[in-house]
Amino acid sequence: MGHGAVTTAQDAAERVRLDAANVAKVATTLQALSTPSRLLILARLREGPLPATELAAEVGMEQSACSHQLRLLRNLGLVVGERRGRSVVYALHDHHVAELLDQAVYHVEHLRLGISDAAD
Amino acid sequence: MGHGAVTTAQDAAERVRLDAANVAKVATTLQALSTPSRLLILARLREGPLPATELAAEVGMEQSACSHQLRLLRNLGLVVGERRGRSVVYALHDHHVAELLDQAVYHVEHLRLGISDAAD
DNA sequence: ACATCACATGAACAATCATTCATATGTTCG
DNA sequence: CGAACATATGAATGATTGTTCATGTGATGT
Repeated sequence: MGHGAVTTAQDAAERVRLDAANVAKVATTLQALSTPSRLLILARLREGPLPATELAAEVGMEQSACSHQLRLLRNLGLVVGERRGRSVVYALHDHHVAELLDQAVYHVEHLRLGISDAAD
Repeated sequence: MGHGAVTTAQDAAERVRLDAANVAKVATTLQALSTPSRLLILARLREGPLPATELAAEVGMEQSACSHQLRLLRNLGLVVGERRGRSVVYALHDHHVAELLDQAVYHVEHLRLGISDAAD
């Protein structure tokens, strides 16, 4: 597909449709990127694999809270955890997760959004 | 920046950092893409502007529910609404929103995710 | 076996959210 | 003005979510 090594989402824009079957999957996955705690976890893992406890420390979360979120991310297939002695080393599942992160951050940062929010 | 007309997020990967100040903004914005209803709204608007009522009909939502979500998206700067007679025609704010959508959908579709979820 | 470290899990709770219902605001036409 | 249409808004509600606390499970070293 595409034209070379790196496939951008631009190529896909004309092919990937957001029909009713896909919406749920996309929504569920994007929800994993919609909270500061999980976003920090993923951002840290993007720089390289890390044992769970060190990860929790670096993102400033309690061990338990971090573990709960890691389970969520694992269930969604965004991260993987491999046992290494006593530790479980976590890492992003593949390059799609890394790129999804990059591109989300990039585009959000470039929106001239005023963010007034209000929840409801 | 970049190297030509289209700037990809790959270019930005090395520059845009996800520090503590950015996380909240990114999380809040991505949350707007994390629900089927809003995802459908944005996906429909991506194909072109549309009056609120027609929009609600096409995505299968009640008028009120759709209006509530449109307010949320408006507050976040993702969509804009312009009065045209009795109607208010909604549209995506700019191309960044469109690309954010495309790329999110593209990457999520290409994750070999099993989605078992479990919420908590 | 025991103590310790590393991580996972379950229950519980406060907070947030998406939707519905009813009603208000704004606009066009007769 | 008054009726009909188009959209927005507020209150209420059921559902979901992120975190904490307490405890469980697994691995290592002595």
